[in-house]
Amino acid sequence: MPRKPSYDRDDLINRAKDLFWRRGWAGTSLKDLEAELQMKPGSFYAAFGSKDALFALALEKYATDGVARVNALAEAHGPLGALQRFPAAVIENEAAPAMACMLSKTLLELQAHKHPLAEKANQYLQRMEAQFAALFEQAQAKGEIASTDDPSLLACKYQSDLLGLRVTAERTGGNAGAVATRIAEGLARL
Amino acid sequence: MPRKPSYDRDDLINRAKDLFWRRGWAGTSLKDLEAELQMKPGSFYAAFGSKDALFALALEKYATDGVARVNALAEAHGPLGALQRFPAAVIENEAAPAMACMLSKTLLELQAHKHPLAEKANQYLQRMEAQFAALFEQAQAKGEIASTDDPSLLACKYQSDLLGLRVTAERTGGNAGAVATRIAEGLARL
DNA sequence: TATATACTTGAGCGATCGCTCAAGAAAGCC
DNA sequence: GGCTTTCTTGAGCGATCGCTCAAGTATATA
Repeated sequence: MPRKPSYDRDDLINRAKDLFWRRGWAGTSLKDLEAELQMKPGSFYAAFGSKDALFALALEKYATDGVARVNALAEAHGPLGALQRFPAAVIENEAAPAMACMLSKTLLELQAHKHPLAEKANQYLQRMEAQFAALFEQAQAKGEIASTDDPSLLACKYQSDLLGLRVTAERTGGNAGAVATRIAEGLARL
Repeated sequence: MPRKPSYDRDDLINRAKDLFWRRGWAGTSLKDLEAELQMKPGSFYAAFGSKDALFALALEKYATDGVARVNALAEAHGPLGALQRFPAAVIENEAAPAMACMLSKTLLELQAHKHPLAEKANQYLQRMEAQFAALFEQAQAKGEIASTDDPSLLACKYQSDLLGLRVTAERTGGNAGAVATRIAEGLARL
Protein backbone atom coordinates (compact mmCIF):
# COMPACT_ATOMS: atom_id res chain seq x y z
CA MET A 1 0.00 0.00 0.00
CA PRO A 2 2.69 2.48 0.68
CA ARG A 3 5.13 4.28 -1.50
CA LYS A 4 8.74 3.16 -1.71
CA PRO A 5 11.63 5.54 -1.04
CA SER A 6 13.19 6.85 -4.20
CA TYR A 7 16.70 6.47 -2.84
CA ASP A 8 19.13 3.67 -1.94
CA ARG A 9 19.72 4.07 1.76
CA ASP A 10 23.14 2.38 1.76
CA ASP A 11 24.26 4.61 -1.07
CA LEU A 12 23.16 7.68 0.85
CA ILE A 13 25.06 6.56 3.94
CA ASN A 14 28.13 5.94 1.82
CA ARG A 15 28.00 9.39 0.27
CA ALA A 16 27.40 10.98 3.66
CA LYS A 17 30.41 9.06 4.97
CA ASP A 18 32.66 10.53 2.30
CA LEU A 19 31.37 14.04 2.95
CA PHE A 20 31.74 13.77 6.74
CA TRP A 21 35.15 12.16 6.36
CA ARG A 22 36.42 15.03 4.26
CA ARG A 23 34.82 17.97 6.01
CA GLY A 24 34.39 16.75 9.57
CA TRP A 25 31.42 16.98 11.86
CA ALA A 26 31.06 20.72 12.40
CA GLY A 27 32.35 21.38 8.90
CA THR A 28 29.42 19.57 7.30
CA SER A 29 26.13 21.43 7.48
CA LEU A 30 22.69 20.11 6.70
CA LYS A 31 22.70 22.31 3.64
CA ASP A 32 25.81 20.43 2.48
CA LEU A 33 24.17 17.08 3.16
CA GLU A 34 20.96 18.08 1.41
CA ALA A 35 22.96 19.08 -1.64
CA GLU A 36 25.10 15.93 -1.65
CA LEU A 37 22.26 13.52 -0.97
CA GLN A 38 19.70 15.45 -3.01
CA MET A 39 17.23 15.33 -0.17
CA LYS A 40 14.99 17.98 1.34
CA PRO A 41 15.03 18.40 5.12
CA GLY A 42 11.79 16.51 5.59
CA SER A 43 13.00 13.38 3.79
CA PHE A 44 16.35 13.62 5.51
CA TYR A 45 14.87 13.62 8.99
CA ALA A 46 12.35 10.95 8.13
CA ALA A 47 15.17 8.74 6.89
CA PHE A 48 17.87 9.36 9.49
CA GLY A 49 16.43 11.26 12.44
CA SER A 50 19.29 13.70 12.92
CA LYS A 51 22.64 14.79 11.63
CA ASP A 52 24.35 12.95 14.48
CA ALA A 53 22.46 9.74 13.75
CA LEU A 54 23.62 9.82 10.14
CA PHE A 55 27.16 10.59 11.25
CA ALA A 56 27.01 7.53 13.50
CA LEU A 57 25.91 5.40 10.54
CA ALA A 58 28.73 6.90 8.46
CA LEU A 59 31.30 6.12 11.14
CA GLU A 60 30.06 2.56 11.37
CA LYS A 61 30.30 2.17 7.60
CA TYR A 62 33.81 3.63 7.64
CA ALA A 63 34.97 1.25 10.35
CA THR A 64 33.34 -1.77 8.73
CA ASP A 65 34.99 -0.96 5.40
CA GLY A 66 38.37 -0.65 7.12
CA VAL A 67 38.08 -3.99 8.82
CA ALA A 68 37.03 -5.60 5.54
CA ARG A 69 39.99 -4.10 3.69
CA VAL A 70 42.45 -5.45 6.24
CA ASN A 71 40.81 -8.85 6.16
CA ALA A 72 41.06 -8.95 2.39
CA LEU A 73 44.77 -8.16 2.59
CA ALA A 74 45.28 -10.83 5.23
CA GLU A 75 43.61 -13.49 3.12
CA ALA A 76 45.70 -12.56 0.10
CA HIS A 77 49.08 -12.09 1.75
CA GLY A 78 48.95 -13.57 5.25
CA PRO A 79 49.12 -11.67 8.55
CA LEU A 80 52.56 -10.08 8.18
CA GLY A 81 52.04 -9.39 4.49
CA ALA A 82 48.79 -7.61 5.25
CA LEU A 83 50.34 -5.47 7.98
CA GLN A 84 53.20 -4.53 5.67
CA ARG A 85 51.01 -3.66 2.73
CA PHE A 86 48.26 -1.81 4.54
CA PRO A 87 50.08 1.51 5.15
CA ALA A 88 50.99 2.03 1.51
CA ALA A 89 47.54 0.82 0.44
CA VAL A 90 45.86 3.42 2.62
CA ILE A 91 47.76 6.42 1.33
CA GLU A 92 47.63 5.25 -2.26
CA ASN A 93 43.86 4.85 -2.25
CA GLU A 94 42.85 7.58 -4.64
CA ALA A 95 39.16 6.91 -4.15
CA ALA A 96 39.41 8.08 -0.55
CA PRO A 97 38.00 11.56 0.09
CA ALA A 98 40.82 12.27 2.55
CA MET A 99 44.07 10.67 3.66
CA ALA A 100 43.61 11.13 7.39
CA CYS A 101 41.62 8.55 9.32
CA MET A 102 37.99 9.53 9.85
CA LEU A 103 38.01 7.95 13.29
CA SER A 104 40.95 10.04 14.46
CA LYS A 105 39.50 13.18 12.89
CA THR A 106 36.24 12.62 14.72
CA LEU A 107 38.03 11.85 17.97
CA LEU A 108 40.19 14.97 17.79
CA GLU A 109 37.30 17.21 16.85
CA LEU A 110 34.72 16.05 19.38
CA GLN A 111 36.65 14.58 22.30
CA ALA A 112 36.90 17.87 24.21
CA HIS A 113 33.12 18.23 24.18
CA LYS A 114 32.65 14.64 25.39
CA HIS A 115 30.42 14.11 22.39
CA PRO A 116 29.04 10.56 22.11
CA LEU A 117 30.43 10.33 18.57
CA ALA A 118 33.95 10.78 19.96
CA GLU A 119 33.32 7.82 22.21
CA LYS A 120 32.12 5.81 19.21
CA ALA A 121 35.24 6.72 17.25
CA ASN A 122 37.31 5.58 20.20
CA GLN A 123 35.59 2.22 20.24
CA TYR A 124 36.10 1.67 16.52
CA LEU A 125 39.80 2.54 16.89
CA GLN A 126 40.04 -0.09 19.59
CA ARG A 127 38.31 -2.57 17.31
CA MET A 128 40.85 -1.88 14.55
CA GLU A 129 43.67 -2.27 17.05
CA ALA A 130 42.27 -5.60 18.18
CA GLN A 131 42.27 -6.74 14.57
CA PHE A 132 45.91 -5.69 14.20
CA ALA A 133 46.76 -7.50 17.43
CA ALA A 134 45.19 -10.67 16.07
CA LEU A 135 47.30 -10.39 12.93
CA PHE A 136 50.48 -9.89 14.96
CA GLU A 137 49.58 -12.93 17.01
CA GLN A 138 49.05 -15.00 13.87
CA ALA A 139 52.34 -13.75 12.46
CA GLN A 140 54.07 -14.88 15.63
CA ALA A 141 52.33 -18.25 15.54
CA LYS A 142 53.49 -18.75 11.95
CA GLY A 143 57.01 -17.70 12.90
CA GLU A 144 56.92 -14.71 10.54
CA ILE A 145 58.04 -12.44 13.38
CA ALA A 146 59.64 -13.06 16.77
CA SER A 147 57.39 -13.73 19.74
CA THR A 148 59.32 -11.50 22.10
CA ASP A 149 56.83 -8.63 21.96
CA ASP A 150 53.27 -8.50 23.23
CA PRO A 151 50.94 -8.55 20.19
CA SER A 152 48.64 -5.94 21.72
CA LEU A 153 51.57 -3.60 22.26
CA LEU A 154 52.76 -4.15 18.71
CA ALA A 155 49.25 -3.37 17.53
CA CYS A 156 49.11 -0.16 19.57
CA LYS A 157 52.41 1.02 18.11
CA TYR A 158 51.32 -0.03 14.63
CA GLN A 159 48.07 1.87 14.96
CA SER A 160 49.99 4.89 16.18
CA ASP A 161 52.35 4.69 13.19
CA LEU A 162 49.37 4.43 10.88
CA LEU A 163 47.61 7.44 12.36
CA GLY A 164 50.79 9.47 12.08
CA LEU A 165 51.32 8.36 8.52
CA ARG A 166 47.83 9.42 7.58
CA VAL A 167 48.25 12.88 9.06
CA THR A 168 51.54 13.15 7.19
CA ALA A 169 49.79 12.14 3.97
CA GLU A 170 47.26 14.88 4.54
CA ARG A 171 49.75 17.69 4.82
CA THR A 172 51.81 19.16 2.02
CA GLY A 173 55.56 18.72 1.97
CA GLY A 174 55.62 15.45 3.88
CA ASN A 175 57.04 12.35 2.23
CA ALA A 176 54.25 9.94 3.16
CA GLY A 177 55.39 7.27 0.75
CA ALA A 178 58.80 7.05 2.39
CA VAL A 179 57.21 6.91 5.82
CA ALA A 180 54.95 4.04 4.70
CA THR A 181 57.99 2.18 3.41
CA ARG A 182 59.81 2.60 6.70
CA ILE A 183 56.82 1.32 8.64
CA ALA A 184 56.80 -1.82 6.50
CA GLU A 185 60.57 -2.21 6.91
CA GLY A 186 60.21 -1.90 10.65
CA LEU A 187 57.80 -4.82 10.65
CA ALA A 188 60.24 -6.96 8.68
CA ARG A 189 62.81 -6.37 11.39
CA LEU A 190 60.66 -7.85 14.16
CA MET B 1 46.81 60.86 27.33
CA PRO B 2 44.88 57.68 26.63
CA ARG B 3 43.73 54.90 28.82
CA LYS B 4 45.71 51.64 29.07
CA PRO B 5 44.13 48.25 28.46
CA SER B 6 43.19 46.46 31.65
CA TYR B 7 44.52 43.15 30.38
CA ASP B 8 47.83 41.52 29.53
CA ARG B 9 47.63 40.81 25.82
CA ASP B 10 50.14 37.95 25.88
CA ASP B 11 48.26 36.31 28.71
CA LEU B 12 45.03 36.55 26.74
CA ILE B 13 46.64 34.98 23.68
CA ASN B 14 48.02 32.21 25.84
CA ARG B 15 44.64 31.45 27.38
CA ALA B 16 42.97 31.60 23.97
CA LYS B 17 45.63 29.19 22.71
CA ASP B 18 44.76 26.65 25.39
CA LEU B 19 41.05 26.96 24.69
CA PHE B 20 41.45 26.64 20.91
CA TRP B 21 43.89 23.77 21.36
CA ARG B 22 41.42 21.82 23.44
CA ARG B 23 38.19 22.56 21.65
CA GLY B 24 39.30 23.27 18.11
CA TRP B 25 38.32 26.07 15.77
CA ALA B 26 34.62 25.40 15.20
CA GLY B 27 34.29 24.03 18.71
CA THR B 28 35.25 27.34 20.29
CA SER B 29 32.60 30.03 20.05
CA LEU B 30 32.97 33.70 20.78
CA LYS B 31 30.82 33.15 23.85
CA ASP B 32 33.43 30.65 25.05
CA LEU B 33 36.24 33.09 24.38
CA GLU B 34 34.41 35.96 26.07
CA ALA B 35 33.93 33.80 29.16
CA GLU B 36 37.53 32.54 29.21
CA LEU B 37 39.12 35.91 28.53
CA GLN B 38 36.58 37.91 30.51
CA MET B 39 36.06 40.28 27.64
CA LYS B 40 32.95 41.76 26.08
CA PRO B 41 32.60 41.57 22.28
CA GLY B 42 33.58 45.21 21.80
CA SER B 43 36.88 44.85 23.64
CA PHE B 44 37.56 41.56 21.96
CA TYR B 45 37.21 42.95 18.46
CA ALA B 46 39.12 46.10 19.31
CA ALA B 47 41.98 43.96 20.59
CA PHE B 48 42.12 41.16 18.02
CA GLY B 49 39.95 42.03 15.04
CA SER B 50 38.34 38.63 14.59
CA LYS B 51 38.15 35.11 15.90
CA ASP B 52 40.40 33.91 13.10
CA ALA B 53 43.00 36.58 13.83
CA LEU B 54 43.18 35.48 17.46
CA PHE B 55 43.36 31.85 16.37
CA ALA B 56 46.31 32.77 14.15
CA LEU B 57 48.05 34.42 17.12
CA ALA B 58 47.31 31.35 19.22
CA LEU B 59 48.77 29.03 16.56
CA GLU B 60 51.88 31.15 16.35
CA LYS B 61 52.28 31.06 20.13
CA TYR B 62 51.79 27.30 20.11
CA ALA B 63 54.43 26.78 17.44
CA THR B 64 56.90 29.15 19.07
CA ASP B 65 56.51 27.38 22.41
CA GLY B 66 57.10 24.03 20.73
CA VAL B 67 60.28 25.16 19.05
CA ALA B 68 61.52 26.62 22.33
CA ARG B 69 60.83 23.41 24.21
CA VAL B 70 62.80 21.36 21.69
CA ASN B 71 65.64 23.85 21.77
CA ALA B 72 65.78 23.67 25.57
CA LEU B 73 65.99 19.88 25.40
CA ALA B 74 68.73 20.07 22.78
CA GLU B 75 70.85 22.40 24.90
CA ALA B 76 70.45 20.18 27.92
CA HIS B 77 70.89 16.75 26.30
CA GLY B 78 72.33 17.25 22.83
CA PRO B 79 70.58 16.55 19.51
CA LEU B 80 69.96 12.82 19.91
CA GLY B 81 69.11 13.18 23.59
CA ALA B 82 66.54 15.84 22.77
CA LEU B 83 64.93 13.75 20.04
CA GLN B 84 64.75 10.77 22.37
CA ARG B 85 63.30 12.69 25.29
CA PHE B 86 60.79 14.84 23.43
CA PRO B 87 58.09 12.19 22.81
CA ALA B 88 57.78 11.23 26.47
CA ALA B 89 58.02 14.86 27.51
CA VAL B 90 55.10 15.78 25.29
CA ILE B 91 52.70 13.16 26.58
CA GLU B 92 53.74 13.63 30.20
CA ASN B 93 53.14 17.37 30.11
CA GLU B 94 50.20 17.65 32.48
CA ALA B 95 49.89 21.39 31.95
CA ALA B 96 48.86 20.79 28.36
CA PRO B 97 45.15 21.23 27.65
CA ALA B 98 45.24 18.30 25.23
CA MET B 99 47.65 15.59 24.17
CA ALA B 100 47.12 15.88 20.43
CA CYS B 101 49.11 18.46 18.49
CA MET B 102 47.22 21.70 17.92
CA LEU B 103 48.80 22.06 14.49
CA SER B 104 47.56 18.67 13.34
CA LYS B 105 44.12 19.24 14.87
CA THR B 106 43.84 22.53 12.99
CA LEU B 107 45.08 20.97 9.79
CA LEU B 108 42.64 18.08 9.94
CA GLU B 109 39.71 20.28 10.84
CA LEU B 110 40.18 23.05 8.29
CA GLN B 111 42.14 21.54 5.41
CA ALA B 112 39.06 20.43 3.47
CA HIS B 113 37.71 23.99 3.47
CA LYS B 114 41.05 25.38 2.29
CA HIS B 115 40.94 27.68 5.26
CA PRO B 116 44.01 29.95 5.55
CA LEU B 117 44.55 28.69 9.10
CA ALA B 118 45.07 25.17 7.76
CA GLU B 119 47.79 26.54 5.52
CA LYS B 120 49.38 28.24 8.53
CA ALA B 121 49.28 25.02 10.51
CA ASN B 122 50.96 23.30 7.58
CA GLN B 123 53.76 25.84 7.57
CA TYR B 124 54.38 25.52 11.29
CA LEU B 125 54.52 21.73 10.96
CA GLN B 126 57.15 22.16 8.27
CA ARG B 127 59.06 24.50 10.55
CA MET B 128 59.03 21.90 13.33
CA GLU B 129 60.17 19.25 10.87
CA ALA B 130 63.03 21.46 9.74
CA GLN B 131 64.10 21.80 13.37
CA PHE B 132 64.02 18.02 13.77
CA ALA B 133 66.03 17.64 10.57
CA ALA B 134 68.67 20.01 11.94
CA LEU B 135 68.92 17.93 15.11
CA PHE B 136 69.29 14.72 13.10
CA GLU B 137 72.00 16.37 11.07
CA GLN B 138 73.85 17.46 14.21
CA ALA B 139 73.49 13.98 15.66
CA GLN B 140 75.06 12.56 12.51
CA ALA B 141 77.86 15.13 12.61
CA LYS B 142 78.61 14.19 16.22
CA GLY B 143 78.52 10.50 15.31
CA GLU B 144 75.59 9.82 17.65
CA ILE B 145 73.73 8.13 14.80
CA ALA B 146 74.79 6.70 11.43
CA SER B 147 74.88 9.03 8.44
CA THR B 148 73.26 6.55 6.09
CA ASP B 149 69.82 8.19 6.18
CA ASP B 150 68.77 11.57 4.87
CA PRO B 151 68.17 13.87 7.86
CA SER B 152 65.09 15.38 6.30
CA LEU B 153 63.60 11.95 5.77
CA LEU B 154 64.41 10.97 9.33
CA ALA B 155 62.70 14.17 10.46
CA CYS B 156 59.60 13.42 8.41
CA LYS B 157 59.31 9.94 9.89
CA TYR B 158 59.99 11.31 13.38
CA GLN B 159 57.30 13.96 12.99
CA SER B 160 54.92 11.28 11.76
CA ASP B 161 55.70 9.09 14.77
CA LEU B 162 55.14 12.04 17.06
CA LEU B 163 51.79 12.95 15.53
CA GLY B 164 50.65 9.35 15.83
CA LEU B 165 51.83 9.17 19.42
CA ARG B 166 49.87 12.26 20.31
CA VAL B 167 46.66 10.93 18.79
CA THR B 168 47.25 7.70 20.70
CA ALA B 169 47.72 9.69 23.90
CA GLU B 170 44.41 11.41 23.28
CA ARG B 171 42.37 8.25 23.02
CA THR B 172 41.45 5.90 25.82
CA GLY B 173 42.86 2.39 25.92
CA GLY B 174 46.07 3.17 24.06
CA ASN B 175 49.42 2.65 25.74
CA ALA B 176 51.02 5.96 24.80
CA GLY B 177 53.87 5.59 27.26
CA ALA B 178 55.00 2.34 25.65
CA VAL B 179 54.75 3.89 22.20
CA ALA B 180 56.90 6.83 23.30
CA THR B 181 59.50 4.41 24.65
CA ARG B 182 59.60 2.50 21.38
CA ILE B 183 60.07 5.71 19.42
CA ALA B 184 63.07 6.58 21.57
CA GLU B 185 64.45 3.04 21.21
CA GLY B 186 64.10 3.27 17.47
CA LEU B 187 66.29 6.37 17.46
CA ALA B 188 68.98 4.60 19.45
CA ARG B 189 69.12 1.92 16.78
CA LEU B 190 70.00 4.36 14.00
C1' DT C 1 -10.74 3.20 -9.96
C1' DA C 2 -10.90 4.45 -5.14
C1' DT C 3 -8.46 4.43 -0.90
C1' DA C 4 -4.91 4.10 2.30
C1' DT C 5 -0.17 4.73 3.15
C1' DA C 6 3.86 6.18 2.76
C1' DC C 7 7.35 9.54 0.80
C1' DT C 8 8.46 14.46 -0.81
C1' DT C 9 8.39 19.26 -0.49
C1' DG C 10 9.84 23.79 1.32
C1' DA C 11 8.60 27.63 4.20
C1' DG C 12 10.12 28.85 8.26
C1' DC C 13 10.90 28.00 13.56
C1' DG C 14 13.94 29.20 17.68
C1' DA C 15 18.71 29.21 18.77
C1' DT C 16 23.18 30.39 18.00
C1' DC C 17 26.82 32.09 15.05
C1' DG C 18 30.54 35.95 14.35
C1' DC C 19 30.41 40.56 14.74
C1' DT C 20 29.12 46.02 15.01
C1' DC C 21 28.53 50.31 17.09
C1' DA C 22 26.93 54.02 19.90
C1' DA C 23 27.10 55.33 24.53
C1' DG C 24 29.51 55.44 28.95
C1' DA C 25 33.73 55.07 31.96
C1' DA C 26 38.48 55.71 33.07
C1' DA C 27 43.18 57.47 32.52
C1' DG C 28 46.99 60.72 30.85
C1' DC C 29 48.11 65.71 29.68
C1' DC C 30 47.39 70.70 30.13
C1' DG D 1 39.55 70.55 36.96
C1' DG D 2 38.85 70.30 32.02
C1' DC D 3 39.81 68.03 27.82
C1' DT D 4 41.18 64.44 24.89
C1' DT D 5 41.84 59.84 23.90
C1' DT D 6 41.30 55.28 24.54
C1' DC D 7 39.07 51.27 26.52
C1' DT D 8 34.70 49.00 28.09
C1' DT D 9 30.03 47.82 27.81
C1' DG D 10 26.07 45.25 25.97
C1' DA D 11 22.07 45.39 23.06
C1' DG D 12 21.29 43.57 19.01
C1' DC D 13 22.35 42.95 13.70
C1' DG D 14 22.04 39.67 9.65
C1' DA D 15 23.30 35.06 8.61
C1' DT D 16 23.33 30.46 9.43
C1' DC D 17 22.59 26.52 12.39
C1' DG D 18 19.82 21.96 13.07
C1' DC D 19 15.36 20.86 12.64
C1' DT D 20 9.75 20.68 12.30
C1' DC D 21 5.47 20.07 10.16
C1' DA D 22 1.49 20.68 7.35
C1' DA D 23 0.36 20.25 2.68
C1' DG D 24 1.07 17.87 -1.65
C1' DT D 25 2.33 13.71 -4.47
C1' DA D 26 3.03 9.10 -5.84
C1' DT D 27 2.23 4.06 -5.30
C1' DA D 28 0.58 -0.56 -3.80
C1' DT D 29 -3.63 -2.82 -2.38
C1' DA D 30 -8.63 -3.66 -2.60
